[in-house]
Amino acid sequence: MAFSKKEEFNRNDIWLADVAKALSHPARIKILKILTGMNACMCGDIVELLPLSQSTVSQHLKELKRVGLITGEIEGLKVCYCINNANLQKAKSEINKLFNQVCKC
Amino acid sequence: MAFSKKEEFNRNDIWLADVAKALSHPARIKILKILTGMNACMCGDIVELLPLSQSTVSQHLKELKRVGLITGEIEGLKVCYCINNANLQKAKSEINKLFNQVCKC
DNA sequence: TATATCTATCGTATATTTACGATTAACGAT
DNA sequence: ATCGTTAATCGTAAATATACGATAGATATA
Repeated sequence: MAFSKKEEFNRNDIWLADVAKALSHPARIKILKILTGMNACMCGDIVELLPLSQSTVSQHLKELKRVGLITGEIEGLKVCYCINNANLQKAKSEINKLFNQVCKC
Repeated sequence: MAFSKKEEFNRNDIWLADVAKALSHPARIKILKILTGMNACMCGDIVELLPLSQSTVSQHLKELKRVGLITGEIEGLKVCYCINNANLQKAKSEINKLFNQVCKC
């Protein structure tokens, strides 16, 4: 028990659920908004804008990177985090497709 | 430590994250699709369509009900689960708004 | 080379989620 | 009244998530 059964569902639903999971913490939603506003920015800047420690922010960034909603490239000492437009676009359209499928509106 | 800091974020982001959390398991995504296909159905029907036990499915239904994406009304012995179109519509539009804000597309 | 800065990772604690079987409560039918 | 059915809840176990401080590694700069 407590072994996840997620793998027994269909690929696309697993992927959708995974993207939703990445969005399931307000800190991560705020990080996306921050990155949009600043276009590109480093971890330290983000830490200053959130009520969380550096290590916690780093973990949230990792989660967003894991599903591909952001990228993080090393630039000397700093790491430049950016919105990944292509993947966000895909997420947007797939989530929209789900809602259209499921909701009469 | 490990005390959640979610409450320190803004109301709308907390709500968005909460909706995303409800969508963050493929079983719950599939449940939404099942309810759409059947328009209304009881817990037992859903259990038969998922690789999960009755009690686990009941928990997933509870989570979807918690954020208002579905309704569940007692009808004699059975419970009739339904898509909540109004709330799904709201979720759809708010999530769409987020993506439009965050993604250049 | 030494030092300061930046960020990922480690170790840790606690909370939450996922999953199950068993039980309970409510109802219908016999 | 008893029995079968349905679904929520309880108890439990394991996995995952959230959060922090401390540390390590990498790189600028003095």
